[in-house]
Amino acid sequence: MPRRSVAQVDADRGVTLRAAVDLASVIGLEGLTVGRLADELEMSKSGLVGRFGNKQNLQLATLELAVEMFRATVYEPAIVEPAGRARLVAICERWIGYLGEPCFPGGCFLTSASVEFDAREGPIHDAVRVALDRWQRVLEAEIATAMASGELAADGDPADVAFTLNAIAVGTNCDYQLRRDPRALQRGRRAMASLLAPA
Amino acid sequence: MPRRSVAQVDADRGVTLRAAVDLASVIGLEGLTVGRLADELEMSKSGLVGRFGNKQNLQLATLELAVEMFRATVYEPAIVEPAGRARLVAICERWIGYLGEPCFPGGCFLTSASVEFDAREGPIHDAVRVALDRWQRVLEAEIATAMASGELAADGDPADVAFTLNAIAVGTNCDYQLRRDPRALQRGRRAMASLLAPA
DNA sequence: GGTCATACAGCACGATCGTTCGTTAACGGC
DNA sequence: GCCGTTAACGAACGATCGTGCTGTATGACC
Repeated sequence: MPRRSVAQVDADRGVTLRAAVDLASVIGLEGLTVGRLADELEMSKSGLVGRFGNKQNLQLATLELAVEMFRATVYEPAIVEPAGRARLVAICERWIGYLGEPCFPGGCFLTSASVEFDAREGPIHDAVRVALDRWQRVLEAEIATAMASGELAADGDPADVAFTLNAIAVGTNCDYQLRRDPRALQRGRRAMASLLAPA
Repeated sequence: MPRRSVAQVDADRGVTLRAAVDLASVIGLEGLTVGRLADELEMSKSGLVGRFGNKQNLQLATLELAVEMFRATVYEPAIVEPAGRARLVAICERWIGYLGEPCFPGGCFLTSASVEFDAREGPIHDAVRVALDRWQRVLEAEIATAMASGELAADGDPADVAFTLNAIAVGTNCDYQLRRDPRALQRGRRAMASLLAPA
């Protein structure tokens, strides 16, 4: 029996969280303040907080949306490719594209949140870790598949390759965000490609 | 005509900035507050700010110290090695060691500051960029020397190798800080080693 | 059409933010 | 020993922080 339909409330929540993601990607998930976001949305602080209970829940929901946006942008379109190297290459293409034109104004949200909360403890740190662990496992599984079918020149532990792949992405994000030089994207793409060179 | 000798004032400043670096490495350079740092140092807010003029100058001085600590830990001890691959290997050894046991409780300060300020503009962003540009040039120069004397299996643009080297370091930092798993350090070390494989 | 549930605004709370002020105390130069 | 300089303090400023509480208005349900 809400004042608005369930669909409308969900839509409002979505708009709210999109604004929260955009804001937090620039000033950080901790720098995100209730007052500023409420201003941005032209609503009152209490009305905004009422949607989530408290600030931490807002932060967690913001993080959740950012994770979903990453998944939908990078991973989702790549699963049409067959598992293994082809899918890996598609993921990396998407990944670099995402880094060059992120869904957020402030660069990869996950990277920012990871660095921001790596030295603190609490629910947000845990949520970041869970999300990144999941992503790491996805990469590992694809790499393992590609290795098993002999598609990769590289051998050894799939976790090693996943680690390096992720490092290249994080490094590319940092470099590109700081210098806004598209050569960072080219270098990231090349580094990923040489890591995934066919057998 | 200060109340204390110049040496004493410098020492105080050093103690202050060490505490600032430690604090900021955990809660971020922007999350660093005058009140909290003053509490940590058991002095008044006004006394603390008086040493630097305002908060931004304190942040800049904190960043400067962190950069100097990185330089002294990673680069300085490596220059006893001859320029080229030997020095590069020494730098990377030091670099991974620094990432595993940073001078700061919150992981690599430069990486944190870079991510924190990459989407904002202002003096701090600029200072971070200057510091990282300088480091990138140091790496490039060493790589170019090593390539010129045929010490590296890799060929191509030294800037590409410097980029990847830095990406591995940043990625290692993120992974290790988030998961506290020493395997991240091993993987980082191996990835750097394969990048710098001898000819 | 009356009743209920609820999303939101408005306001106030205590805390903390960065900054500024006047005062105090300690030091070097005369 | 006096004077000028200066670092540090305590207090206060307005602003903003996150969080409660209350009133109100609106849509859903009977």
